[in-house]
Amino acid sequence: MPELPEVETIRRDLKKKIIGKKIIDIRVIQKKSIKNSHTHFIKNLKNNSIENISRKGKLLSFAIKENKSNLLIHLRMTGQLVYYITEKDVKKNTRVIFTFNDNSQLFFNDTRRFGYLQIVNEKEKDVAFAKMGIDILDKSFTFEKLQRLLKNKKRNLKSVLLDQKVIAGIGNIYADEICFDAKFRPDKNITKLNDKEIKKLYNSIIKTIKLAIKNRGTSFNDYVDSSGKKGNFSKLLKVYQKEKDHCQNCHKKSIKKIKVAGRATRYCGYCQK
DNA sequence: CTTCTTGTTACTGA
DNA sequence: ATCAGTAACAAGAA
Repeated sequence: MPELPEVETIRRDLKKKIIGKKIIDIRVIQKKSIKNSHTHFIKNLKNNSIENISRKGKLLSFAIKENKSNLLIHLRMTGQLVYYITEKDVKKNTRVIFTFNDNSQLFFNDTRRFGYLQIVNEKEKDVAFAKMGIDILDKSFTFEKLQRLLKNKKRNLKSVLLDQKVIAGIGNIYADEICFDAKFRPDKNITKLNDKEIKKLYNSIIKTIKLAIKNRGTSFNDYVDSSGKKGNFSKLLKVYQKEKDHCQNCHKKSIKKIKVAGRATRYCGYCQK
């Protein structure tokens, strides 16, 4: 599932590949994947070029140079953005294809069709970004900021980590990995966290997300980068999908699987308090 | 066949 | 106002 590290990997790679290129053709294979009318979508993109790619949380925004509009892309669960130097055939899960002036192509693939593409103006893009809480890679995401965000909240840790309106970018995989690294139970009530523990949580969030980016994300089912390659963080997972394994930290207990915040959740009952 | 998987939103009830 | 829980969406794997 694409979370912050996966979306950031795609953003960084795609910037090197498509910035400045002119979109000469757009093929919408699955209408449902586009949030605009077909005409509006094509009109804003055809014969225009991509000036920049930005991201907040799991949402990508491609800035269109000529008309200052933005193409928002959310991959949700199974979305992929795969770039090819030469023209390729449509695959079963291909929903949209962009062709550039050098005949290279960008495929938006999405098996389960939850992801979307949407043309918005600058103001609408700002609103979409503002709706989300702070991005983990934002300079102003400091320990003090996290302290303020957790203040007066009476919720369990995992539901806060997953809440995009509080912190943007964490999904089910990294929520469990962060809790394991910080040695907190995912269902721990955050009102019980003191300053020292919030600092520990902060360090685990930064450490886990940065290490995952360095390893180009996690591929469990569908995620691939813009070259179609899998991420290497899958090998470094300690709890996600490890419920049959022994804990890599204590080597005493096996990883438990429970449900927290409506999601499958894995943790070590011995290490995490 | 059923159950499980997950990002996000909508809704209900406490 | 807050928070927990559930359904919905969709398609495939087990």
